[in-house]
Amino acid sequence: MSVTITDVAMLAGVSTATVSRVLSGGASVLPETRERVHRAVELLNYTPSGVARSLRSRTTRVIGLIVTDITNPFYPDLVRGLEDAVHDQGRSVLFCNAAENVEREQRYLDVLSEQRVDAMVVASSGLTRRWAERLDDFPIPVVLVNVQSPGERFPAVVADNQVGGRIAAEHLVERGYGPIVHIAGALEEGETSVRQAGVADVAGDDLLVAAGDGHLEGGARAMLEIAESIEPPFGVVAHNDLSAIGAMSALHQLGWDVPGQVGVVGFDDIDVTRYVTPPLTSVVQDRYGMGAYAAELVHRLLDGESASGTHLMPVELAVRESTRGPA
Amino acid sequence: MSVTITDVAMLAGVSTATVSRVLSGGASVLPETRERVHRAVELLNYTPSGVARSLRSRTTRVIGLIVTDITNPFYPDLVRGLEDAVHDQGRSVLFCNAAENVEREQRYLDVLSEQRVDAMVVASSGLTRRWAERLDDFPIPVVLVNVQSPGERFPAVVADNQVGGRIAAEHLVERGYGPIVHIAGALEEGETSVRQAGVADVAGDDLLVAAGDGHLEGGARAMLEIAESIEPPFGVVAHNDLSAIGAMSALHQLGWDVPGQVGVVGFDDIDVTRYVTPPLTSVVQDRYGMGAYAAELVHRLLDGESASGTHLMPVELAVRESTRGPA
DNA sequence: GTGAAAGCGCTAACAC
DNA sequence: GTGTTAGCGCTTTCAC
Repeated sequence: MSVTITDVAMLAGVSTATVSRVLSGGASVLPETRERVHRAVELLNYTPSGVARSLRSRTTRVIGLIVTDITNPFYPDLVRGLEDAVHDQGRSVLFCNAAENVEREQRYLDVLSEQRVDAMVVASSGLTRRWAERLDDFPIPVVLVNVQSPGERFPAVVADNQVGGRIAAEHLVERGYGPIVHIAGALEEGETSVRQAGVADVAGDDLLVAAGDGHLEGGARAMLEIAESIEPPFGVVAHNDLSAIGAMSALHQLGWDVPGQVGVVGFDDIDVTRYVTPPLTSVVQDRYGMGAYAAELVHRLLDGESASGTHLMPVELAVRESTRGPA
Repeated sequence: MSVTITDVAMLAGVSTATVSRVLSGGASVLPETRERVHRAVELLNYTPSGVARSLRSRTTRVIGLIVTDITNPFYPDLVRGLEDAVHDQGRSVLFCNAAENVEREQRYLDVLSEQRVDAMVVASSGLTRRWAERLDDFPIPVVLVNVQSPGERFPAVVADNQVGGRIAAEHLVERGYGPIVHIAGALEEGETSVRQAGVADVAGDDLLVAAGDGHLEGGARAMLEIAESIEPPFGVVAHNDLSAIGAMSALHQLGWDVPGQVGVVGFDDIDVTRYVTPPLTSVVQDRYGMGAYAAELVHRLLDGESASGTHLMPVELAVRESTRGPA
């Protein structure tokens, strides 16, 4: 791309300043001149250099995005929502998989600083915790998604997990599943307690809790453990879908029928909820919307508006076979 | 970030050229000077501007990536593999979801041109087809992933679909499922015929083919259609997992037992294969490896080496319940 | 309405 | 081994 604004200016018989004016749209240029410039651009197949533009204008129109792991089924939708919105703003996304690797996190923060991105979106609780001070020092807006900021230092977009826990538990009670069991996620994940708090809002002191790990195995283990102190019918709210599916396999192993004796609700509504037997009722988060909203916050901050605090996104229940009601 | 190389140079009592030399590593600088510069960098918390560097050095160390849709379960692993490898090269990824929207494709190509990315990776057959001439005119390397280039104009990384079709069919024959049925994908997807060719290598003239659409519904429809001209036992190779799952539900509806009377093999090995009943045997592609290999090709091309032609990635079979053998 | 000129922050010759 | 200098390709005053 060695054709520059100077080439266009010469061909059009104007100055580079005029070419710049035409291409930036706003300024007042004679229609005739404008036309000549456009023709020259066309003829030379000129593409302005974003690099030079960025150097001069001190803004890149690029947003940095750091995600824990795009392979985690939670993120593709979120990334899509963010990306769609960011591009609608005429900006682009510089993408980084943090991989929960401290060294790489540091490198990525360096990269985004060097590239002079206009703002950063972080969807990695580990990074947010480990690098809070450094993020504080960033001279650009930082927005968190699916992460609570320690001390609410940064604007954050998260699902309303407490309401999620609540509607899950309420649904089980309504359907006639007696006491409620909660299978928690891994302890270090911040949201565990919030979801659990929502469940507790409904179940009160009757709540039985066992610690899973957010995966199939932990869910199964927690279910087997808790099975020693309870008899059907009862309802299970798991911290996420994988835990719920693990719990269902444990229940199957115990000979307790789902949904005949036990009702199970998961969280996140990942694809497989539709394919397991029985299909799993789950709390749905609007992942695409969360990404899009994060982009919206970035836009506001870049416009000089404020957007602090934690923004809760609504959740809803996708009701399926696993909570059809006791036989 | 208003601290520049000049500030560092002044504080260290050297010229900007020396600072540049120290930071670039290579050139010969007195250890003592080097130390002074490093201290100044530290003290001022200096981060060099990638923008200025790119303008001067005419290279951004950024790779553009265009993906059809990150929401398609095929892509996250591929993106992860690409991203890991690209970052290991000290480069970054500028990310675009093409969304099979012509207007957006054009905008993305403009964006990547303006941002002066060093190379482009395209994982979108639509874009590759629609913009082949424009891609041809790009003054930078273009690498295709999971897409065949029309006329092999661009280096491409694709799974060895023919071998995939072959091992799927062979497996069914070995397990004792008689004649083979193939449920094809949507016609415009280039790989359909290649996978089918592999199946045909084994089944020969006995092959029955019905057209699906790559989704659940099409798979089910195709299966019902073909059921009129065949009786169990037989084997089914579907164009992808969703088609296979659709076919299984049709078979269930027909009262034909899987795997007791019919064996079914899918393609892609998406997550849900493990959760459907019965778990689905599927042809596995190394998606992560495909992304990583694409990055490797980019690296080679940027090094001035050649890397033309279509690079076939090995496939293998993940054997599960759906092909346990006829009862 | 348009042009001249300065300069964004860096690197790469070229001197010494 | 280090400094000086000239741009990279734009945008943006400031004139006219």
